[in-house]
Amino acid sequence: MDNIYLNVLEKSIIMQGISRNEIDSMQNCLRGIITEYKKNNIILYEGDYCNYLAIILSGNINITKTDFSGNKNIILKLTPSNIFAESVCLSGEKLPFNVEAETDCTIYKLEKNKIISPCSNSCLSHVKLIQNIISVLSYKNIMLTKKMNLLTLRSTSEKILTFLKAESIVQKSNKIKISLSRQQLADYLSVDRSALSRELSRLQDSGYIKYTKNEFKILK
Amino acid sequence: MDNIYLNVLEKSIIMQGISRNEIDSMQNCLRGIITEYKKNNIILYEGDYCNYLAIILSGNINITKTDFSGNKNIILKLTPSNIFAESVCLSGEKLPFNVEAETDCTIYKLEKNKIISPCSNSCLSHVKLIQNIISVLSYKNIMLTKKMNLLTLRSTSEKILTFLKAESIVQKSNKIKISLSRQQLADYLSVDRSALSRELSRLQDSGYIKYTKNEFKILK
DNA sequence: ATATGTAAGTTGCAATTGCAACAAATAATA
DNA sequence: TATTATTTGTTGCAATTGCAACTTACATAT
Repeated sequence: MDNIYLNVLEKSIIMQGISRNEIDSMQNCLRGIITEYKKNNIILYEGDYCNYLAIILSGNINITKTDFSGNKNIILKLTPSNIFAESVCLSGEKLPFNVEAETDCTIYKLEKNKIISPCSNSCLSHVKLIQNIISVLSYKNIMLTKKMNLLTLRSTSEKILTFLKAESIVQKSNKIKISLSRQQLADYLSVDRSALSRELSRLQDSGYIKYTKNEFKILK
Repeated sequence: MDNIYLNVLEKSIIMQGISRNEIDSMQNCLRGIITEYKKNNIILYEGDYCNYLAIILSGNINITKTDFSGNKNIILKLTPSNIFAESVCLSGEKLPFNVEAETDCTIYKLEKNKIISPCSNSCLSHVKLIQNIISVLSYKNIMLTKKMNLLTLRSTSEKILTFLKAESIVQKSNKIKISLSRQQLADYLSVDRSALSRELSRLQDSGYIKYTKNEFKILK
């Protein structure tokens, strides 16, 4: 396989701990297919099935979603060595979004069956690949679950307090430093930034929390 | 292994396609451990790490979460042959919830390393187990992603329209039948039931949708 | 048919929220 | 340092929402 492509694959999260040489020789069992797409082409449509996991070799790709009023929203921007369609491919479910080529791009497609079936020569790198995929899927699961815990709450103040409490458990302290900006936190909690600011002030006034910049303290 | 336990394991989602005999003999490579817990004991605490995937052999278990004001909420009720802690175990992340024994119970613990490392005798059922786990994780991922798409929206009407649009894509029609009751739909969209009813009426009045009972039609 | 129970729709009201526009604080740059 | 850009906080306002209480519709049992 092309050296430049190997460089990209090497950086992929599902190739962690697998050497360039191994990636190259794994091609014998994986038989990945390299496909090119032209700028603005739609690679996968919402509702499609997809039997491959994709790794971007070159170019940029957007995960998009068209809402009920027809506006196209970019949910995620992907760059070389990022993967996509992994959950869709491995679960056999339909795509819940579109995948579009923002620029001309090249992707490396790994077929589901080739991934999850052990190769005849039972190569260790293939085992490692599967372990990496399990890591990626389970990690995503935890992140989604954590976010879900917040998003199902009905008020901004509940979201804030729950977020801070969860952070305090992780950081094992009542004093919490967060790495998100206000806008990022608002996006994460899925509320308006100014409404977030307002609720933070209120919670401080009512004595629930105290904060300066990105350092928070839970009081009650 | 105990026959009754094998009956339960056989029904587990991660044992699909693996026979009772195979499950029994897989014990040679999996070396699962059977542990008992007394009613009301806490099996795992939020913030803990956990290096095993668990299958319930007997008894009932609750996934709970204590909110900032100290109220314990039951997020999920689990019964024999259900699994838990799979994402936490396989990702190495901390638990985002508690696990409690609602009744006296018995659980079967499978260590992460034993699961993801191929056994020396490279048994086929072990491969199938890993495939099942990948299915479970990726399926959960898709479900969580779909729900997230809805929960990040800011208004109930947006949630409704987006939900219906997604369903119409899945059901390939503008006429949609849904299997959820109003209360279940409200819970799924994470809004108040009466507020949901109100918005449904409004959307119908404004000519966006039309519905009778659980049959919906998208108009614009 | 009548009674009982459950699910769904309606509505008033207070509280919360998003939005917009602006002010203040902070960071980045010339 | 002065200037500019970015981030954060504040506030008025209209719209949305949750909540509670009640009505209506539908189903099941007596």
